[in-house]
Amino acid sequence: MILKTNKPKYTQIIDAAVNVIAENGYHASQVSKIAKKAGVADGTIYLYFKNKEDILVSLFQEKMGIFIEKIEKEINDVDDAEKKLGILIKMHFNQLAENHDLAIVTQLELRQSNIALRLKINEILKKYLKIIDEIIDAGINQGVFRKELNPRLARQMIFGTIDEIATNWVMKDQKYNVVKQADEVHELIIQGLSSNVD
Amino acid sequence: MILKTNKPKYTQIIDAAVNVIAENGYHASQVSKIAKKAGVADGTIYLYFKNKEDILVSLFQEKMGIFIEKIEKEINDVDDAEKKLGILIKMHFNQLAENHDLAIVTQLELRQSNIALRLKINEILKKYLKIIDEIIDAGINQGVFRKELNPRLARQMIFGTIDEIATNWVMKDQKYNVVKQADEVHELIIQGLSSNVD
Amino acid sequence: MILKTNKPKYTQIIDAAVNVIAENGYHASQVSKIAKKAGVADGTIYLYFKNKEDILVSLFQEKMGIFIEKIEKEINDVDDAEKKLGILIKMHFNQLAENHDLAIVTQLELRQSNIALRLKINEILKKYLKIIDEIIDAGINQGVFRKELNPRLARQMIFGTIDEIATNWVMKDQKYNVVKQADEVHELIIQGLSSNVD
Amino acid sequence: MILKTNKPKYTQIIDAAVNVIAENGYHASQVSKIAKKAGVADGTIYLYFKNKEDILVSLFQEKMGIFIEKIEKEINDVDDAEKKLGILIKMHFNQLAENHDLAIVTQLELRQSNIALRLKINEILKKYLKIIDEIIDAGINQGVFRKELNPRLARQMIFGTIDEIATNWVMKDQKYNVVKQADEVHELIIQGLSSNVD
DNA sequence: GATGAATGAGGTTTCATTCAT
DNA sequence: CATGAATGAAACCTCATTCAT
Repeated sequence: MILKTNKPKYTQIIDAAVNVIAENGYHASQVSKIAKKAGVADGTIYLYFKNKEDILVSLFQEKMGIFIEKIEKEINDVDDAEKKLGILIKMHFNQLAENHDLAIVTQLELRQSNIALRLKINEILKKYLKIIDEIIDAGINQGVFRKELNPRLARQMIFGTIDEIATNWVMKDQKYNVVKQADEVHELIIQGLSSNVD
Repeated sequence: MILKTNKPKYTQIIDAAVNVIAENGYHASQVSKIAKKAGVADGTIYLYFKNKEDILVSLFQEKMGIFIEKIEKEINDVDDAEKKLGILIKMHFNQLAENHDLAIVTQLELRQSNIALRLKINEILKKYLKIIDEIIDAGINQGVFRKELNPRLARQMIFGTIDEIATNWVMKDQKYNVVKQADEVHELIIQGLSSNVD
Repeated sequence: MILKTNKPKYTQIIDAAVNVIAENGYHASQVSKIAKKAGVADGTIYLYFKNKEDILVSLFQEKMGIFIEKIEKEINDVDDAEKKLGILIKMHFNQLAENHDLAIVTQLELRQSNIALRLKINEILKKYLKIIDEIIDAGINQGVFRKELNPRLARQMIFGTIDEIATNWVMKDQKYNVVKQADEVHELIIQGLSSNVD
Repeated sequence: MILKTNKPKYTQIIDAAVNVIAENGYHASQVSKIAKKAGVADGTIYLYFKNKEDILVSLFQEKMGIFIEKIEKEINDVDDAEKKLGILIKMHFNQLAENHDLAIVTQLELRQSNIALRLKINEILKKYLKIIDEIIDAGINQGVFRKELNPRLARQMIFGTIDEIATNWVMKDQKYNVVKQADEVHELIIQGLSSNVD
């Protein structure tokens, strides 16, 4: 469906890209298809973006920006690192659940891109990873997380776990409620597997 | 008749594919390049594989088969679930560290493939995930892992953590020793972040 | 949107195809060769035709359309079925003789195509066969052709004869004047072999 | 079905070729398929035939040889040119009707071959065309055919008519009885369309 | 004579990007 | 600003033929 809204073309194109990629898959999302969905001519795309890769990088940047901003806002309202982490997990799942297409694009489709693009995406992701790093630091300082933690490994565990769970959920066509599992995931990350029968 | 025996040519081609993909990247790995590296004619590839995708699926199948077999062997020697998990993590990292090219191919390049291929790869991965599931089950039964664990989430945490760490390590050009961190990762998964100051 | 209008490019490509096929033969007529002769890029072909087969079907359709139109026009000017047939035969040969390349393409090269294409060509030919059928009907009604004629066999005789003569002429490199034989052929079809010494 | 008969391999291969081409079509009849059906190795084909084209030429030669021989035999028993022609037409249809696969191969599939092969086939056909020529000559000499006949055109009419009718019959999946129409076709060729109301 | 594994040339089509209007 | 027709590079796979055994 082509809608000629009064959104600036830049936003129109990015939203069209999300939609087209979610519906057709990364490799079947030609520039011409995105242009058509955005209601602009193929050539117009190149007035707003350097090239196709730039659309995707910008897409990720824009959406991730909003993603991060919302999470930061909520996290800043609490002091306890453990609670911060709980909020981050719940909001991570929540934002994906609220945007069906974006979930598909970020969890599945964009990962098919070439390594150059993936490195750029990783660059953008760093802001998010930094938030996780800060929570870990805070937790250690507050004494709720173990002093001996390797912060990098801890962050990779947190992100790896959340991301794997999100990806599995998208691959199952988002059929179950992943947000409801946030607390369990939180508990898992905080307590690990152990029954602590020391 | 195409038989996937351990004939030299079949193995030659798969090993060439690993090498070519690691060196040139997924999208720049033409069949002709693989054939050249394997020392066979382009057409010979098609005596052993249905099509290009089949090379990649077979590659993953063969290598993952060995990967799993070795891990299973070691794990069966111990009873304690926690130790089993420790072995799995160490061997996972170890096998990637021992095969530089294969690490690049499985952690980075093969993930750029289209969804059809990714689904086939996931199918193969299931055998590995099943081993993790069995460790979790054993741990719960032995009382070393919490009864309340959601086994699926636990498995996703374990795999997500290991995979994220492995991918980061490969993206950093395998510059540090990931095997040395196996114990720390194990501890992280078993104990979580918490300092347990309950 | 691809419109089969009389835009220059569409016609350019078809005419180039006739020329290239006549000169190089059906199997040696690559799309790139046709594009070059038409003075367009390879990809431009696909803005005007679905695929290579579509070039050939369109070629036959366009040329046969003109062929039929011209014959119909002349035939409509006379009433006598016998004369209609005479005109059809003369014009059939004449149009082939006027277009050296097209004669080669339709009589020799296009017949090497696969069955799918041949069926499409046959479909187009039906319009021409229908004209022959109408002449036969008219002739029977006018009493100049025998009442007992099997119209289908009669049509097959007419078309088979004309086509065989045309093909032989093309295979002899169009070295003699086939148009001059039109009257003889007409006589042959009307009177048969018989000397009528009943 | 692969039958290891004690027929010489040469004949085995030709019969397999007829069968394979009739079933799969000209372009889908690879040498390996013919070899398989003949129950020999691919390489064995090249002990009996120079190349693939040679199989097809030999096939046509062998089968046409039998075809012609039978017709000649019957024709020699009568003197009247008109009757000779009647026999030729009936036997032409009859031999095609008796060999379903061969009819498909000669009327449809072999015509998709390249021009080089078609020229060789025409060379073989000449023996058959010569028989027709002799009938025409005899008819003129006997006074049953018109003196003024152009013998070449007459031969092209006869062969073109018979061939067109045979081809149409094969394209209609040989669903009706073409042999029954032989007399009508004969009459058509002898008397033409005309009702002779001079 | 017979085998069949190996060879390697060759072509259709897609799609990101440009640029004249 | 916007258009969209035109560009042209690039690769998977088939199959007739060979030749060492």
